[in-house]
Amino acid sequence: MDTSQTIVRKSLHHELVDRLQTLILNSDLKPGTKVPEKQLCDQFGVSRTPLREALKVLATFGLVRLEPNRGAWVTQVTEAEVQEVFPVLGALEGLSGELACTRITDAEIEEVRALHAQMVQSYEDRDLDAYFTVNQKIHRAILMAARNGTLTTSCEALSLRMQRARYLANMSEQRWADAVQEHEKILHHLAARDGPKLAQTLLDHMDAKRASVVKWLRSQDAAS
Amino acid sequence: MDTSQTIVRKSLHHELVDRLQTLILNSDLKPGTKVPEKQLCDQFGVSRTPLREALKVLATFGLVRLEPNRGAWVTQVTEAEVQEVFPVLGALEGLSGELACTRITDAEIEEVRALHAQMVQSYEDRDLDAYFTVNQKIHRAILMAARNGTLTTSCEALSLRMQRARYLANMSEQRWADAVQEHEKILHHLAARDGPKLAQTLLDHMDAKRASVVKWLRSQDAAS
DNA sequence: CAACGTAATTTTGAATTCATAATTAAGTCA
DNA sequence: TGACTTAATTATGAATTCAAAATTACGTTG
Repeated sequence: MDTSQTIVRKSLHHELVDRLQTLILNSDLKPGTKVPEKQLCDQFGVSRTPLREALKVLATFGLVRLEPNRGAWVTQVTEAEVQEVFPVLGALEGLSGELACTRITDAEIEEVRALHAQMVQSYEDRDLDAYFTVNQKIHRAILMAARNGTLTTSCEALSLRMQRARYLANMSEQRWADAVQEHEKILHHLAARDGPKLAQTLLDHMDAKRASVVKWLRSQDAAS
Repeated sequence: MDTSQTIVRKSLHHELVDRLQTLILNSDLKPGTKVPEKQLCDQFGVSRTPLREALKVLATFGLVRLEPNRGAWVTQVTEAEVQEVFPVLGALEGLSGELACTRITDAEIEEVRALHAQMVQSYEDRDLDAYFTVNQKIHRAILMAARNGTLTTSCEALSLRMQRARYLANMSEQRWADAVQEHEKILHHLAARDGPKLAQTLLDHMDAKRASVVKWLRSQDAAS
């Protein structure tokens, strides 16, 4: 069946899940604070019922924590969590690379190549925002090429948790240069359709990212 | 902080998530059928509000599908889903094996060894129910030894989706024998704390399971 | 004035109610 | 009879209401 024409009807609660997600990722709702249920209801012009449904869903994503009779609280990104999530994300991205190598089309490889060029340009321009946007697109493109919806969902759920807070925007000059180098290798192995090598590179890439984020988190803790 | 003393207060919606999960895993709610909202409310003695909250959560687990204005439907285990989920589960279990090798205590290895012996006994007794129960315990023990809560959550969410329907109870004599052999290897590598080999064995184990389940699903389709 | 206990207020969880959409049933006409 | 309308019924989604829990404010006493 062709689903391109089907009308996507979004339920209110689903819409709210998206909106709240955005608020949390943008730190409009600050980590460690209480989710202001009443205020959000007013803001979105909805009643508590659908909002609370959305909060229950967000709790399964780990973006909020529900305390019985005490409301919902925005979760914090802790070092422990980072140490946990990145290895899992590494394993999943590794798999995505492996699968992508067997399934990606030539046209898709060219798309990734184009994105990669954009990313390098953003790096040279020192445009961090653009860099992160394109960077995400590349990882996503590889994920799409893996043709595994479950893998996509799992990866994105975990990525979401790591996208909270703005620490991603904090990378040392050295780390940034290394990351670009790693991406060169990623593109190379993908173009060569070398699954095992791509998987290993993605895994290393994730571990380096983990180390970088942990370092930043610790410097933050020390500063506060 | 020691959390062993903290009182766990379970919210109604969380309790309902558990109950509904059980109903679906036991096929008390049949795949492809509509979730009888009203009936379940009567059965559990709750109103629609918390039940509907639970359904939204179950939808994120993929156990039900929400159709706007048409209610919740129990999802079916399709071959496509099995082909997707097992590779992801393989990658995650592989990681769990690798991590477990670095973190498991001698005492825990002995526990797994004991479980393994029980499992072999169940195999020899041809007690499928006991076999599956112990089998799950072994995988879970390795997962616990990995000391990664995120990994545990991710694995269990995916396992859940594969535990629907009773196809697990359908294994050829040959597959059963092979599975036991694979478990011998798993125990061996774990005891030797050989991470890479354990990871690979778990991955192969998952892939064999995938093939077995797919085969069974196809025979079911053919029969119907 | 600090610690405790009690009352008032607010917030939360869940039942109920209500508007709307979907489904079923009944009726109409070729 | 069978396809199409239209009306009646039912189910769904979301707002509202209500009881219970938690928090805050206040007063009391050592």
